[in-house]
Amino acid sequence: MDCNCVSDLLLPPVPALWTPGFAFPDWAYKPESSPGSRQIQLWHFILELLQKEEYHGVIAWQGDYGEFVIKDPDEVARLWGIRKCKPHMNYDKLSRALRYYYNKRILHKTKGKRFTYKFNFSKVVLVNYPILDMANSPFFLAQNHFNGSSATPDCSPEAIQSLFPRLPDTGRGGLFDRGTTAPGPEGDKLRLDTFPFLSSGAQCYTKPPSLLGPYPRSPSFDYPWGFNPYLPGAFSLNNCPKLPPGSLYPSQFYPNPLQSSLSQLPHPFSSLLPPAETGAGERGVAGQNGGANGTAGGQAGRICLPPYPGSLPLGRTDIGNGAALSERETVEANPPGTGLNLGLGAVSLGAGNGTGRQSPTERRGGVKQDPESDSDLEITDLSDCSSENENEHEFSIRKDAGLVNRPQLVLDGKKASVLPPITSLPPPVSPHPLKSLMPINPHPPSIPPSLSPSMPLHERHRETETLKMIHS
DNA sequence: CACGGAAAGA
DNA sequence: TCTTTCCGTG
Repeated sequence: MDCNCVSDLLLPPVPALWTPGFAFPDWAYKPESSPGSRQIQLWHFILELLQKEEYHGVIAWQGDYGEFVIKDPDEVARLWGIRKCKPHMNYDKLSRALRYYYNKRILHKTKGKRFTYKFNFSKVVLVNYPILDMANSPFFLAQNHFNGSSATPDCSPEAIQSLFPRLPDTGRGGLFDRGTTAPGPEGDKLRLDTFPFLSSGAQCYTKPPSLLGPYPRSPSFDYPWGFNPYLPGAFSLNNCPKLPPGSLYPSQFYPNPLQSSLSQLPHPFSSLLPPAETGAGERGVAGQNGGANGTAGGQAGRICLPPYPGSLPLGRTDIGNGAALSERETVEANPPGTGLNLGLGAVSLGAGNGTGRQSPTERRGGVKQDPESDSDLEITDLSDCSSENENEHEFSIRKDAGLVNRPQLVLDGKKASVLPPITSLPPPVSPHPLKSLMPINPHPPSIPPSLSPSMPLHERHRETETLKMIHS
C-alpha cells in the first residue's frame, strides 16, 4: 500500500502566478558522489529548507558563513521522513546521515553548539559544477571561507580564467556555450540559460546555485522549495548566512560562491553588458512582459537588503497568516480561492505554537529562538510514496489533479527546461534593466543580463542566443 | 547530544 | 552510493 508520498517533493506554497519552471541539467542531480542517483540527498533537502523562509522556525542560517542551526530537530527529521517516505525518521537517524557527510566534507559539526552544522559550500559547488575548475581557481579558493581562508579574492583575469577555463579572453561568448566547434561532453548543458542562478548580485541567494534546481521526479512542481529563479522576487532576502568577518563581499553576494565570483568579474563579462540605462523607477522587467501579475512583481529589482526588511517571499498567500495550525487543522482549513487551493496535504510546521501541538523543540527545550517565526504552513505533496510505510496515516494526504496536469515542456527529448522556444518569444521590449538593479557597492556586477534572475525568461533566453551567435 | 561502526535496504 | 536503522561509547 502506497503511502502516497512524493519522495522527492516538498511542495512550495505555489503562488497564483506560478509558472512552470525548468529542470536543471541532469548532472545537477548526479553529484559525483552519487552517480546515477536521483534521490534527493539530505544536504539538498537541508538547503532547501534553509532557503525557505517558511522553515526559519525549524532550521535557519545562523552564525558563521554556511552555518545553520536546526532549531527544531524533530520537525526537520519529520520533514525529512516525509520526503523520503520514512515515517520513523527521527533526529537521531537524520543526524547519523548528517554525520555521514563529515567524511565527505559536505558538512561538519560546529562544536559546542547544539544542532549546529556548517556547510562546506565549496564542496557542494564543486560536486555539482564539475565543469568549473574552481578547485584550482585562486579566485574561488580565496572565497572559500569554509577552509579558513579569508584572503582577498584574486580578481585577476588569470584567476577568472581559471574559474572558467573555457572562457575566451575576448569575453565574447564561450562560457557554457554550446560551442559549435568542439563541444565537450557536457557542452549542451553548459549554456548560460541553463544557469539562471549564475546571476548578478541583484539578489541574495541563500544557497549554492546548484541547489536551486527542482527534483526531476517532480515534473509537476518545478521548484519544490518554492524557488523559481525566473520569477522576480524569487530570492529570499531573509536567510542569508552571515558574512564572514572581514569579508570584502557585500552580503547580497553571499553565500553563492559562483554568484560572488560572477558579480565581481571585471572582465570579460562587463564587456558584454549593453550600454547603461538609467531606468528611473524601473523595477526589473517583471512588468514588461506582464508576467508577474502582482504579488511578487514588485520585488523584481530588489537588491539584497538587510535581513528581515519585511518583504515576503514570493507567492506567499495569506493562508495561515495568523496562528499556526496543527496538522489536521491546516489540512482541513486549507481555504479555497486563495491561489493555494492545491488540494494537497498541508502540514503545519515549526512555529506551530499558536494552536495545536506544541513544538517539539519546546518540548525538548531546544534551541528554538524564533517564537514568532513565519513558519506557518507547509504544503507537501504526499502522492508518491512507495510501499512499506505502514504509518502512512501519519502524513496528510490529498491530491489535486490540476497540479498533475501542469504543463511541461520537453527539451532535448527529456523532461527538462520549459523555456519557450525562441521563435515564440516576443521581441525585446527595451534594453535590460540590469543597470538599474545594480546594488550600490564596490563591486557592481558585470555580467551578461542573461544571468540575471530579474530578467524575464524570454529576454534571458534571447540574450543567451545572442551570446551564442556572437560566439559563433 | 554527538560520534562512528556495522549491517541492511534501495 | 546514500542513506536507514541500530547501538555502544563518551
